[in-house]
Amino acid sequence: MRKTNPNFLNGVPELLVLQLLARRAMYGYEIVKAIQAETNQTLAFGEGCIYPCLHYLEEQGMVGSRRKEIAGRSRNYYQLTRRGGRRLRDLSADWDRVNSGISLLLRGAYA
Amino acid sequence: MRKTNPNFLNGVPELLVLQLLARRAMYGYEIVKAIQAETNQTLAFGEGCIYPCLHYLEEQGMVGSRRKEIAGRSRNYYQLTRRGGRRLRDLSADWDRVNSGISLLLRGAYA
DNA sequence: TGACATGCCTTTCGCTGTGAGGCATGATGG
DNA sequence: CCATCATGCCTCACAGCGAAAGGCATGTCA
Repeated sequence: MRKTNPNFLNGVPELLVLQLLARRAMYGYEIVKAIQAETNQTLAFGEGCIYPCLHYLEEQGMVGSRRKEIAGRSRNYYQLTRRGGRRLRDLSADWDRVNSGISLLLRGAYA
Repeated sequence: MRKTNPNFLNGVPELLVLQLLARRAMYGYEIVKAIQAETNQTLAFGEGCIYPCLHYLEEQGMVGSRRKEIAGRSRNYYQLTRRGGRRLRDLSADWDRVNSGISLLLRGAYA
């Protein structure tokens, strides 16, 4: 049903972006590439997904941003806020729950 | 962003339905309840999700169906086809890949 | 009798990722 | 020297899919 990315994705971009920013400040394009690299090419969210996600997170006060001029290029660095940190913990917990729920059924306790 | 179910869900219903039917033939309403029960209430897909999913799977030849009259009620039992079995294996593999990809990033190999 | 569970189904709605595009700069290479 | 590609930002139209709600019928139980 999904062609490019393997399915099962919903809210995942938000989780991954927050996690990356928890490590260090990054800019949009860098995040797009980092997700591909660090998931072993498993996931590949386009810029049309990541940029709106970043704007949304900033609007919600989960991240802040700072413009920087580097090598003639304008980069928008985002860093996690305290609020974003809490959100990250919540989303992580959600992911764990969902994941273990699905594992439960797949492993077939009632099989 | 998602209110009722915790997020991260996409294509999951299809996977879970196939997995349940791999164990034994079941009918729609039963599947809805089974998903809630076997995921420890973590997941709860409504009938408006599961029924269309079943119809879609049948249309694709992943499952077959048989009407049965039981206790004055008409039940539509679905059973997995060979094709559905293959699909289940594929989806399972996809899920594992996505899951491990996300884990990779979350655990922060590059942290 | 009136509410609730079972059992089937559909329709409307909204979220969110995809894909394609627009814009500008710098590097690369034929 | 010019074209193409990577970087870097962004937006919009589209489509898939799950949520919520409702419709309909039967049986049960207070």
